[in-house]
Amino acid sequence: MLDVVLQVRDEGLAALAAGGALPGGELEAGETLEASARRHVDARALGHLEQLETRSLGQQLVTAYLGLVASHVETGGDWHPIARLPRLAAGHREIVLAAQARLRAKLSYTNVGFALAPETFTISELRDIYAAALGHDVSATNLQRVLVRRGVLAPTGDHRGPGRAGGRPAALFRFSSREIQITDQFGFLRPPTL
Amino acid sequence: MLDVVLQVRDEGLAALAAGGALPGGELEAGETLEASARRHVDARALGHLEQLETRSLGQQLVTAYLGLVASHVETGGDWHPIARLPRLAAGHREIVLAAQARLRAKLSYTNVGFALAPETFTISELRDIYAAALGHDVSATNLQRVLVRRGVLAPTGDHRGPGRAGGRPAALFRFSSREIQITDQFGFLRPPTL
DNA sequence: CGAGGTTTTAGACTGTGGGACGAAAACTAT
DNA sequence: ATAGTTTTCGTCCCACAGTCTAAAACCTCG
Repeated sequence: MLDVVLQVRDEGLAALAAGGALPGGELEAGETLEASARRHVDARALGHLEQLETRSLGQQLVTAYLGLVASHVETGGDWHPIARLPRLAAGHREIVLAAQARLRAKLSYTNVGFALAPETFTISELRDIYAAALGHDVSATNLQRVLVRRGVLAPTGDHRGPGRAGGRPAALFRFSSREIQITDQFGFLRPPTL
Repeated sequence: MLDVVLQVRDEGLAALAAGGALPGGELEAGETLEASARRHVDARALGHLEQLETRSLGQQLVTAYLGLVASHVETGGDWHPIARLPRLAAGHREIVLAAQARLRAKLSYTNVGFALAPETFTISELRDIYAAALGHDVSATNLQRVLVRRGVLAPTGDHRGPGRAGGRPAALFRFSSREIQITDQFGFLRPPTL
């Protein structure tokens, strides 16, 4: 049982790892896989948890889980930007990269973003989170239009005063659901409209 | 270790199951997961194999694999259309449905189709395979246009004479690659073009 | 050999989703 | 007031996929 816990931090998307290994431990008797995954991390901080893959590392079978922590949550522990991971135990690096790939893919066809963002946020803040997780620039305009049209994002009605640099006050948004949902119709091969 | 083996047959998409249980068995010492998955089925017939998920069934952990068999391959065994599965052991039905969902999703953004189709085929034949796997009608025109533009399908140059009903001879196609590849750019949040 | 039926193929039209761009709005600081 | 910043709104445009229709190529039957 291993956990890959990801959070968007100042230095970009980062993973939790202490002593050159991902958090984890043995599965206890009668324990479900997901319960075990939660037991080995600070479960309160997790905004989302899902199974990644199972592989044989050395002599034992290891099931890896992907956990996401919202960017505003204060967390202790050793965070390492994914771009420059330290030396990790055998196989752990591949698992982290698989977790990153899974997150990047799901950001575009699900509402997983809710697990990376605070309860309410401005579009610019959300854009920064997406940009850090995806590793490339994201247009705030398009991000808002797409997510609102899909019903993933809803305005709260409130606004937040500008920072010290000035600028127009930004509208606050929230994710309409904090359960994971598929929001994209997968491009092609849709059922005929009838 | 359990295998969900799917094939498009006359009655539609069907799964292999004998005696109310999916094929499978214990993992042997020193054996990789994938090797074990192959050992429990007719590995020669498989056009594709990938890990599905791991869950605890009763007291033991079970890792399920999804295997695909091309529609023209002659196979023995107990095939059951997914639409009306018989009674299965606890949890097995959910695994079959997860396998079906995985296949349906991947058909639209990868080239997995190669694992369901023969070496060469007409667009109509491919459309029937996709329709059976997806569970709804598929437009042959769109299927051809999309897959050819993506480079997934390539014409062989040959044609196949019409059946007994007459009709224009159909051009033969093949999948340009028989390794699984992601062929869709996932709708939105693409990197900026620069 | 021609007429009608069948299947495949090709083309045009349309609608939608999303990328790019620019202008307007709302604020701060000088 | 003026300049600078950030957010927001609107427009243009392109690529992709769904729909429809017509043409092409073959069969069978009279």
